[in-house]
Amino acid sequence: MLDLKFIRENPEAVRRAIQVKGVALDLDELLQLDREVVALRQRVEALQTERNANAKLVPRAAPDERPALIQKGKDLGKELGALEPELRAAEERLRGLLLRVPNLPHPSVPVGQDDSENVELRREGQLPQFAFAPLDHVELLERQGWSDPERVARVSGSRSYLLRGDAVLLEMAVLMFAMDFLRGRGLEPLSTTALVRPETLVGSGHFPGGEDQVYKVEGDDLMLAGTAEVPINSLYAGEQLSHEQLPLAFAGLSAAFRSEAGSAGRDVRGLIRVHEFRKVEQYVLCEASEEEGLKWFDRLLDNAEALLRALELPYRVVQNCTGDMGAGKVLMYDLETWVPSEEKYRETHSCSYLGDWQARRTGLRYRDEHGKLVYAHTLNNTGIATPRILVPLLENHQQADGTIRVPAALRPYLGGREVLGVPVREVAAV
RNA sequence: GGGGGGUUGGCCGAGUGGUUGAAGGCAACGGUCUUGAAAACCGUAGUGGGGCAACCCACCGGGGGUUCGAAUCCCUCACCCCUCGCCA
Repeated sequence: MLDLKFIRENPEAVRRAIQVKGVALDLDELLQLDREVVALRQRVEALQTERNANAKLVPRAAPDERPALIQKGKDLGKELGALEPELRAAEERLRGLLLRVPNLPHPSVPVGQDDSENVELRREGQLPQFAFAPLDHVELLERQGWSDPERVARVSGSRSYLLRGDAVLLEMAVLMFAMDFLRGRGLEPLSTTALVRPETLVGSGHFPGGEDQVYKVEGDDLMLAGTAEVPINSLYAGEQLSHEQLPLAFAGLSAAFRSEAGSAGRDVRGLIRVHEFRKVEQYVLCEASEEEGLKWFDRLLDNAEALLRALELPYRVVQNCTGDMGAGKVLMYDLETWVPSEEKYRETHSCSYLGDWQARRTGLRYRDEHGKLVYAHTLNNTGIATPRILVPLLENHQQADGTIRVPAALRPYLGGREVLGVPVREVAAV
């Protein structure tokens, strides 16, 4: 959400953001409605002033003057009773529009329609050179007896997954490693539920607009968040923090649920796109300056890159264009990790700087050093998301015999083991 | 799931229908005093909105109602605490 005053004073900048981000919103409708709300409010307030003044006269009036004053109060009340709902409805409509106003993209963001116009910034790491035909992760898992796609589909439907045996240890190792690693870089570990109230999703910016991506819980007014960003963003909702409390930086572990409505047929095989997964999310609440925000952006990005390097995975850094970055974002980079079987980089991390757009929705304020109450800035980036990360991890580190080499960084979490799995393939004599 | 008690300003905490936007305390800020600091004393001070301004409006967990007038009365929802039962 942007400051209404800012929108009034900078309509052209906002109009441009709406346009380059491809948001369906009529700014003139919003501005018109805003003027109507102001006018209505002034009428209501004038009536309220009169009513309040009148009510104060009653107890001091002589008994014979009271009936007239009370009658006047009744009349004013009636008039107000008619006007107030009108004002409330107009305000609600205005807020509805306001929630859809996108944040202004940073000047460095390339203008584009969709992900095809994202810009690759750099590539890191060496692509693996296999002296054999590499297997894809589905094949590897099945041969090792680490998955059971048929059965789990019977239990949980499509886009579900199941791991068994050492693959479970690997998944836990990856999560533990990410938590430890981020803690070492100054983030506070946090474990949270995915079950959240609907207003938290408005706060994060997923609503309005993303309703069909979210699972709702029958019988309770609760939903299942697709990322710990949602509950963490709302943790301090409505509070007035002191600037000494900032920054707040978390490594948040949670389950994540996504309905994946609209992606039918995409990535139906394997572990890339599932309805329920686990994720360590980096989330930061910092002071309200772009300098501070961008500093954290670099830090969160570097954390994620360092994690991928430690896992010995090749990846590239992509800057998302205006059309692919989401309404609330000022700046967004994706990390895409190499998936040998697809001969492609696939998104495993997403780093975002939101300015005060989220905090304004959530009511996340702090007193700055001058005692002024301001909205904080927020950022988020993936730490590690599993099972998706297992796809490049298994595929890049597979060996000729179908076993998996364990990157050194993970070995402490796997009892020192350097290899997982048993030989499941003939190794061709060279 | 049953019963009881709560939710007031940054924090603690008064306040059961009429100058209460809200006593008091703490914290904060400005000043006096002091070589400096502390203490003491004086003063300022909630959030949001409208207006050039004087000033006005809203907000005492959320929503609704009663009333000329509600922090105060009623309904409802959420959350917190205690307690009984159940349970990983």
